[in-house]
Parts: sequence; structure tokens; C-alpha cells
Amino acid sequence: MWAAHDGAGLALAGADNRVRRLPSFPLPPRRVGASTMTENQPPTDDELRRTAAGRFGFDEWREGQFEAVQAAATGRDVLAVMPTGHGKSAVYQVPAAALDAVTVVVSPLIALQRDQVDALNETLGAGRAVALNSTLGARAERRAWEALEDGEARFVFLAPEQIAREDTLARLAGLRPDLFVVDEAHCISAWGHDFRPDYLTLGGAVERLGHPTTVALTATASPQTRAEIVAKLGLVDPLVLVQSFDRPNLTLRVTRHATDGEKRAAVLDEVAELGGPGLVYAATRRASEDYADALAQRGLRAEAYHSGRRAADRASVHARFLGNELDVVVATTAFGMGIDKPDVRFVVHADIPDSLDSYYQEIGRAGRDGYPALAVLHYRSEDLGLQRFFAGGSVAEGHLAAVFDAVRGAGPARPTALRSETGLSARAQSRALALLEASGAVRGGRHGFQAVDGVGRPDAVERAVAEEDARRRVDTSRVEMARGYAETDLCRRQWLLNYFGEDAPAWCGNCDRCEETGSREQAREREDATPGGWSMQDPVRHRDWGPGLVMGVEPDRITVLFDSVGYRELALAAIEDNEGLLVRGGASD
DNA sequence: CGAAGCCTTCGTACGAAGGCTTCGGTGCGGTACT
Repeated sequence: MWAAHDGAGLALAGADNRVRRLPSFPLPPRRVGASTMTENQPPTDDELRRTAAGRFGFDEWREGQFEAVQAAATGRDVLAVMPTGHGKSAVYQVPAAALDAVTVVVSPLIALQRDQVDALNETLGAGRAVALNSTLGARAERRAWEALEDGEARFVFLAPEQIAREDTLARLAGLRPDLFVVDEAHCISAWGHDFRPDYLTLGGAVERLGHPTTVALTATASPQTRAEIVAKLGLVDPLVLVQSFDRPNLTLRVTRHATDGEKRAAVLDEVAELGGPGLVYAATRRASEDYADALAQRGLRAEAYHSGRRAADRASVHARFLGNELDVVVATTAFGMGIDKPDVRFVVHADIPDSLDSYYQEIGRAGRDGYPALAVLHYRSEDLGLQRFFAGGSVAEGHLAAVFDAVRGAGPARPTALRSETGLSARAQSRALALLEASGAVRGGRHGFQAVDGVGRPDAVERAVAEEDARRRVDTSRVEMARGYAETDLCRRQWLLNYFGEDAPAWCGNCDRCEETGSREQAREREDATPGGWSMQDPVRHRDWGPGLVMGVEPDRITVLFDSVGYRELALAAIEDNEGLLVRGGASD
């Protein structure tokens, strides 16, 4: 399912191919110049197909995929939202190979970079792709740069932290790249806020490189995340390819529990019964260890996986799981990207995750072979507390003031130097710096951070606090949407697909709610009875929260995604009683 | 926000109950230490 961009807003199409609009945002002007690629004749469709088949053995295209390849090959920015295993990499690799383009690929994990470099060197010839990261020695790093500057290597993979370094960026600019690729682009939104602040610098990097054709790739993104990716990267008139999120072979189920002990027993019973291969997700390291121990006592080959384990142990767990030497891995969110085992039969969540974006990503690791697989969420409303804590962390105004003063006093200064001034922990200082930078009070440059001229301390603190408030509201609303999935009486699949901006029937027949509510006919009757005439993706405007989009319709309430405050549920009774509270149309503009 | 762990207090005088504090998830890069 895909649709081209159509004018001022970002247009997206879902399962029904109906074009929809997201809240719009300002688009930066496109810079012309650096790209050598567009000066050459763009490749013909035949050339692209030949390259795909001959070099990559790729001759079956999914809907919209070839159009995305064409777009990238002719110099148009692309945002591709495609499930894992649908040939996402082809969207940039085929045009890059056909054009012999210099291609910069940003990828968040060194392990992922390594896999892709190996695969490309196997396909296109040794030495065509290199990675640049801190695991290289000085000599290897010099050789990699030389290979790129000689034109021998055409693909370079790096983490965003490398791109954020001025010397690296300057040297990349010297390569005059034709293509700039952001893999796992949802990190811009899901992680970019404070955990990987350097994701936020990628938009600046695109500009600095002269806006080469930019391709953003991800396997999961809600409409809000898509809009954020386009805005933060400064994509210009992008072709947006969104494939259906539905995974019909996954059975969706939620089991509610009153106490932690009851939940724990149910998780253990269920997983022991299912056997494997499967994944269990837990919210804390400690819980992952406890569940793994208890499952091992029941005779399963089970291991815990989290970032507190030694690197060698993590690699061993990963390898043994892929090699069928383990039945179950009990993991925190650390076990994720890069796992591609086709026959995972279940993903059981012992705790609710922070958002449906995470949940979909995690259950998406089940049933990739297309055979039936099970996704069960074990839910206690108390478990939301932990996710609210993670979403709600705030930076003290005193920290913001201290960091701003230190930056202003020291002139351009690196974080390590600033720390002796602020006395803050590295983490606290980096959060404060990221917020000050995002709100425009502080700027990062070649020699470190410096204050922006004309911004005073009260102003800087106020702007940073406002920035953080906005983020917190959105993060908290994402937790609430996860709660909504767990507590809904409606079809789970419809709920999940609606969250991703996709229309879906009210009855899927493959979730616990549909099993209980009986038949398709009953579901249709209930849907027809929905008053008010609201539909998915209707643009609306709220008196206080401004423009938004209808993301879910239930008999007594609708869910709206607002630009300013994230997801909100509104009772239909309240809308009717309160004239002017919520009106149709006028999404933004 | 909720759970776990440590401490204090009360009393079926050594174990239980209540109060207070701390902790909780993701990874890059670079630096300090074995």
C-alpha cells in the first residue's frame, strides 16, 4: 500500500489505498548542487530491474516497492515503512548499485552495520562497503577512509554518534555522497529524545552534505512517528511507501491479572506449555533473570538477555537461540533489532511495553515464516506505573540553568569539560544539553557547545522546559494507547492497525476479543450502531489542543492524535454537550 | 508509579508490621582502569 506525496501535507495510504493526510509541517527548501547522481542520466526501469535481479537476485516486487526504488534512483527522497523481511534494503541498494552511487548509511547498532557490510561485500565484491566506528583501530579507520576517497568503497555505514562529529561530517561532505540512508529511522522518534540524542542531528547532517537523495527506512512507525521522521530529516516532497501492518498469522491475546504472583504463575504455565522457540519480554533485568531461572527449573532451555550481561554472554544467547539450542529467551527491550529467526512461535509479554510501537516491533519477531504464531500480553494496570516513570522523567530547571551558564561561560566547550563546571552526572548533563539544543538556546559545533547569541538564561530554561513538556505529553499518551490496547473490548487487531493509521474491519477472527464477541455479523452491527459519524483519519480541531486526526472510533468515544499533546480519548457525550470543543476539518494549514 | 530492600518499632520479646529510601530500559564513544 503506498501513495505519493500530494501537496502541502504528508499523504499516506492504508490498506484501502485511500489517501490520507497527516498534520502538515514546514518543509525546508531543497538545496541544489552537491549531488553528482542527478547530473547523470537516471537509470531506466529496465536497468533497475536488471540490477535487482542480476546483482541481488531480486525479481519479485511487493506493492509499491519498485516505485520507491524508482524514486530514489531519480533523486526523490523516500520514506519506506515496510515489515522486516520485505526487502527494505533493496529500496536503496538497487538504486545505489545501478548508479554506482556514493552511499552513506546511518545504522544504530554496530552489529547491524557489520551484517550489512558483509552482505554487500559478498554481493557486490569485497571492499565495496566499509563501516566506521569505535571498534576500528587507527590503522583500519585510515584504510576505510582511503578506500572511500579512492572510490574503491562506495558504501559507508556509521552510527549517528559518528555523524555528529564535525571532523567526520566534513570528511563525508568531501565524498559528495549521492545517497543518504537512515536505517531504523523510527529511532529518530522513539529513542532520539534523550537516549540517543545524536539522532536529532541527522537533519543538520543532510543539509550539510548538500541534501543528497535521502532514504529513511523503518519496520514500524505510527503516523506521528512518520511525520516526525519527515520533519526531523527535512525530507523534501518524499515518496511515502507504507505497507500494510497486518500480520494475519499472529493470534493476538491479552490476559489480565490482579496480582503480580498470579501473573507470574500464568506466564510460567503458558510458556512451559508452549515450549518453543519463543520469546518472553519483561520490563526489568531482574524480572528477566527470575523468569529465565523459573523456566529453566521447569526443564526448558531458557536464558535471560539484557544489557547488564557480558557481551560474550549476550552473543552466545543470541547464537544459541538462532541455532535452536535454546527454547526461550527472556529479554528486556535490549533483545531486538537484528534478530531474524523465522520460526519463532510465540512472543509472550510478562509486562506491558512503553508503547504500541514497541509492542508491534516485538511481536513482529514471531511467525515470520508465515505459519501461525501467538502474541500474548499479560497485563496488570499497576505495570503501567513503570512505563509512566520511564516516560515522565524530567530535567530539573536548576540543571538546565547550570548547564546553560556553563556553556555560556566557557564558550565552545565539550561535554567533558562542562562537567567540571556543572558537577552533574554525564547522563543528567547530556539530557539537559539535548533539551537546550533542541529548543535552540545552545548550538553544537566543531569545538563543542556554545550559547546562541541573544538568548538569556530565563529564556533558555523556559524554552527547554516547554520542549520537554511537549515530549513528555506525547510519551505519556503513547503509554495510554498501550493501555487502551490492553483494556479494549473491541477487536485487538483493529485497535493495533488503527494505531498505525490503517483501516481494519471490526472483526478479525484471530484474537481473544473476536473469539469472545462471537461473529463477524455481531461486530458489524455494533460498528453500524456507532453514533456521531466519525471516521478514521478525519481531520479535526480541538479548542485547546489544536489540530489532530481521528485514530480510533468506539461506540462511546473517539481517539484523536493531536500535534501538540499526542493521543487523547474524547467521550462522544462530552463532544456533543460542549459545542465547539471539537470540530471537523482544518487539520492545520 | 510501584516494588523491593533496609531500618525501626512494637510486642504473641524474636518475628511481624509499618515507614522510609532507592531503584527501574534501551547504546554509542571515549577514558580510566586492570
